[in-house]
Amino acid sequence: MELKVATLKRTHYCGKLSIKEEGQEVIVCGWVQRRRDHGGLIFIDLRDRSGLVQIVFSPEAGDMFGLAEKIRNEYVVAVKAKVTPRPEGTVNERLATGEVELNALEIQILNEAKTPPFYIAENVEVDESVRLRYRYLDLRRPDMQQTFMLRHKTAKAIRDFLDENGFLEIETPMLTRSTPEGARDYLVPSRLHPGEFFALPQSPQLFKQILMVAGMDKYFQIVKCFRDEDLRADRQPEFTQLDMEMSFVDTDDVLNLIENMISFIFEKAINEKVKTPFQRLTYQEAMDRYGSDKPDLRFEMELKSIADIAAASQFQVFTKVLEKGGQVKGINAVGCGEYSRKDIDDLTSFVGIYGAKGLAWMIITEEGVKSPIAKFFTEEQLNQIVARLSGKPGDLLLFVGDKPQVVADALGQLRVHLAKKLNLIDTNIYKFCWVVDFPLLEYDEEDKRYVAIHHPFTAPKLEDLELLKTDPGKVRAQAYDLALNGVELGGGSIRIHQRAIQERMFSLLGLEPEEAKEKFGFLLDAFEYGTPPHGGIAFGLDRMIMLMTGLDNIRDVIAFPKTQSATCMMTQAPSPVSTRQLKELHLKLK
RNA sequence: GGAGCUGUGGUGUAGCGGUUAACAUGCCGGCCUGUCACGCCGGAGAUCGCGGGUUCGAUUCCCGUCAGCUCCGCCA
Repeated sequence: MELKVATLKRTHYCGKLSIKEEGQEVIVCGWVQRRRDHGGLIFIDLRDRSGLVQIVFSPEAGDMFGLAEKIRNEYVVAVKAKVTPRPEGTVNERLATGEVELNALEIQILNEAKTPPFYIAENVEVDESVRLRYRYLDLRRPDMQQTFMLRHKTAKAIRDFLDENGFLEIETPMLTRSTPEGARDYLVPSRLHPGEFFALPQSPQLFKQILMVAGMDKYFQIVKCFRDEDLRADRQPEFTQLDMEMSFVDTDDVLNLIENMISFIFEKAINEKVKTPFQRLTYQEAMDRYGSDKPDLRFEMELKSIADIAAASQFQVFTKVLEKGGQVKGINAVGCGEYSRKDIDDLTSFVGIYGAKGLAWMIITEEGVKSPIAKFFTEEQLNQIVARLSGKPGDLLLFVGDKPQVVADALGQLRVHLAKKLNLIDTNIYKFCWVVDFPLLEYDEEDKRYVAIHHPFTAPKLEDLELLKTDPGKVRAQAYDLALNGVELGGGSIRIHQRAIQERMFSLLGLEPEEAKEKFGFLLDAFEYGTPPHGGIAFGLDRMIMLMTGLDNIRDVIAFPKTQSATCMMTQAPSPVSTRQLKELHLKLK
């Protein structure tokens, strides 16, 4: 075996060479994209993260020509060469460096490479499990490299902006205590404390609040968070958050700052001018009009209630739902009057996913409404319904009657589903919106208690404070979410900063004072030593990058993501450990 | 915990109750001095994810299982 030593030191990146370097001797290093061997003349496209450049070897080169003949894809080479303009008629306009080529003077093969399992190029169609197993090759592909350059730029823009605005980046522990509420924790057994465990943070929530008590005033952190829950296209067990907290602020202060930050980031990272201020919707309005607390505002198709009309009809499915406190709402699938029975059946099974027991429909024709349920409505009622949904001949009206949550989910999702199918979405625009005035609490039927919608540290709206005693479900929170194109980008709140109110919140959530003290005593204690009013927000950085790149899953913007079953295809983690390790950790497996 | 989709040379696909399992690309060898998805000629490469069943015969049909993906539940 020979030891390969690079004696050629890189002077230029491949993709940066141009006619400006004409006549210069340069040294480039990189991976062989492709070799085109014409027998008497060999071309090699050399790639590094900046791009490609063509290198020419002619037979006069002697030994070096022999070396060039041995070269295969993905070999790592260093080449000393002279930058020359390409001969007339051989300029490649599709290549950034296509005006020039490198005439090789010396080549060193720094490493050979096995034939990769897939071709290293943009838009290669390969099964994702193969890509993940050979992630180092996948990441070598130019589109992946672009993504991570953009990700870097974004993180830098965030740091630049927040630094400019007086924020300090402060690290919080990765080994911390398990929190009783919320997602499942990833646990880390303690060797020094038998039977005890650390938890990886689901978010640095409590630490950042305590940093406010500590007088840090403005904090941020780009930080990994962990949640041991099932995965989705936009959810990984280990993900990156932009976490922020500020003292002496109210909701408007936070929202204004974030709007400025977002426009700064989008401008720097993708040169996108974002319009501010962002539209603001109350939670109630978002649910009523879009059936979602993260509405996609790139298209209309709003949900309309027809409860008043349905209540007076003979259609018992709807009247019964309404008697039980449910809703009846509909959307207008404009121009879908031609849908077949099968098309509508497909839509029906689609809403079934979200718990809707059926999907009522009406097709508007020149002659009137065509629908299996038309007979339960008077002519007048049908006209009212059509008017309510701004229906025109050729439109298809779709209705769901059910519990409010089911109606919102089913129609909210159907709305997006149809918009994609009908191409109603302009994928080149970024539609941000704030959703505010979330309810503070939600009644959990299973546990027979209230649970916090955001988290237990969120402050109630002052004007709803009295309701905490009488009707907790009605209390609104000083909480806000930022939605972008139908995706939840981030969320935050003004926090509780007084011990008494925090204790009352815990007791509302069914936490015994003893338990509250045990789990959150350090926070309650801290609150007694001069805690400023404060609030903050956290963003999913991976999701933000996903939306900026226009990708449709979060794995493509994470260097080493997990599969849906939360494993790593490259390292084969998780894996069993030795009995010795287990013993040290005082663990016994069943 | 549940539903759906996918699984065939390295990669991407085709196929069919009985085939020598097809095509493209990649790979290997030969030829080739202006290509850039180079071209031409030749060659190697697949226990059709795994297990079971039905059948004279299964890559094909059925059941189970595993893996990947999408979704529901879950994700303060």
